[in-house]
Amino acid sequence: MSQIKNKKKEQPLEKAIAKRIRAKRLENGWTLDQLAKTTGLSKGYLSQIENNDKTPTIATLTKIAFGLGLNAVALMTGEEPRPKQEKFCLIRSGERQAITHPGAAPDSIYESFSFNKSNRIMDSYIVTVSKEFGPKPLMHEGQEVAFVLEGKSEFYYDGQTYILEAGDAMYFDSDRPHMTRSIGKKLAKVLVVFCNPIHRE
Amino acid sequence: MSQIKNKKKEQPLEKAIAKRIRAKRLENGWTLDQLAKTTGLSKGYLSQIENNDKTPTIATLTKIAFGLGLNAVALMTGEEPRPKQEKFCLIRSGERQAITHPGAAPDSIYESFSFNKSNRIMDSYIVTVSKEFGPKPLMHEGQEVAFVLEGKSEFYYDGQTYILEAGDAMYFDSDRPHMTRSIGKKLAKVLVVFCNPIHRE
DNA sequence: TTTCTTGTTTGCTAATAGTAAACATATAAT
DNA sequence: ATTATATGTTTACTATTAGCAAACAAGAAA
Repeated sequence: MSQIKNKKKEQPLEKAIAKRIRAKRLENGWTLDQLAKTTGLSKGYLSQIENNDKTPTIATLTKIAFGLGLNAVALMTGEEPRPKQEKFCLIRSGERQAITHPGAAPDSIYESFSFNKSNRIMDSYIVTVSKEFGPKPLMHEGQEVAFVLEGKSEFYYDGQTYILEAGDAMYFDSDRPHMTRSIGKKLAKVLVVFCNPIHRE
Repeated sequence: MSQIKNKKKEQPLEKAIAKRIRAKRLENGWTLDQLAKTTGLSKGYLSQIENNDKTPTIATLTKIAFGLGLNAVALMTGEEPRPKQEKFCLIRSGERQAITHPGAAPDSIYESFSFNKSNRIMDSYIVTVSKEFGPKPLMHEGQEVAFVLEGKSEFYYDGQTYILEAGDAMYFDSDRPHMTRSIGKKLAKVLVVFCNPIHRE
């Protein structure tokens, strides 16, 4: 043998890129030959890249991405552009849908706006807050804006409690324990807008 | 000359990466020698990379990133991790601040919640909607959730108009022309939550 | 059976990654 | 003033490998 066979690339980012290239090609239903044509690279070399035997230069990676209909950063980060979406969505006052919210207090009522817009990055609902805290605090990814529409409530956030009245607003990271309950005769209503930037739908 | 001098790299991503490496090094107040020590690469080579004379492999780029206290994707995308932020912010009903909103109708009132949370990805305010449309429609990046708190209003969005009442909610991309005005005796109030995922503060 | 399709592997040459050291310039020390 | 030090740039080089054409391998189709 005149040349020692190169080792597989071990580095995580290199491996991830290789994997993404193959995934995207297969998603397009393309053969290596077809990708070779769109990229101007050889079929054999593309096979080696996908199998992690070789790593392309950044310049070549850009060619591959372009040939796959992406930009290079998308291949590196695993994020890709999304198709064109509906621009506007209106939910009338009577069109809110009652939803169940796992982990919330059993008798609180969640009315979702259920915006019909799949590229949305925010969700929104109105909570009619029950008298008692739920079984345990909520905790999850994302950030929330909460606006008290009416009533008086107690809000628990990560070891602290706050008494809230209509017109008060909060902004918090949802990854700390939080829950709420109404105080007084009248149940409180809170408008919540939730955004999880990591979870791209 | 026994060897032709290599040309400067022309490819946009390569140039951007080179620029980011130097920017980050200078931001840290480091010399090339110091970066050479943290990366295990030669000073001369780092100079060539920063000056766009040479492009590192992905494996080497990962070393540089690590030496700069980043991950490789951050160097490629220009985004970097942000410091730990405040988790919770509460704005009382009376603490909203009147703000000016460029391009809006002159006598509409914007009350911002002014959440003191620099890693926030949403902004929120309450608009008291004027009787007349503004000089021209608004149009900008991002997405908005708008909830009508009270009153009756007309909303214009990209060639369409909608009559809105208390309890109605909208979700729309802000990059189409939009504006609103009150109808009837009483001025409408709208709670707006705005999110621009591209603009990372 | 032979031919075609698809992906993998081989052996190679040209290109260049990455180096040590020389060079260049500015600043500090003597 | 001269010399030493610090910092970044450039040069010439060697080892490595990017990327290729072509051969190989296996499965599917004719």
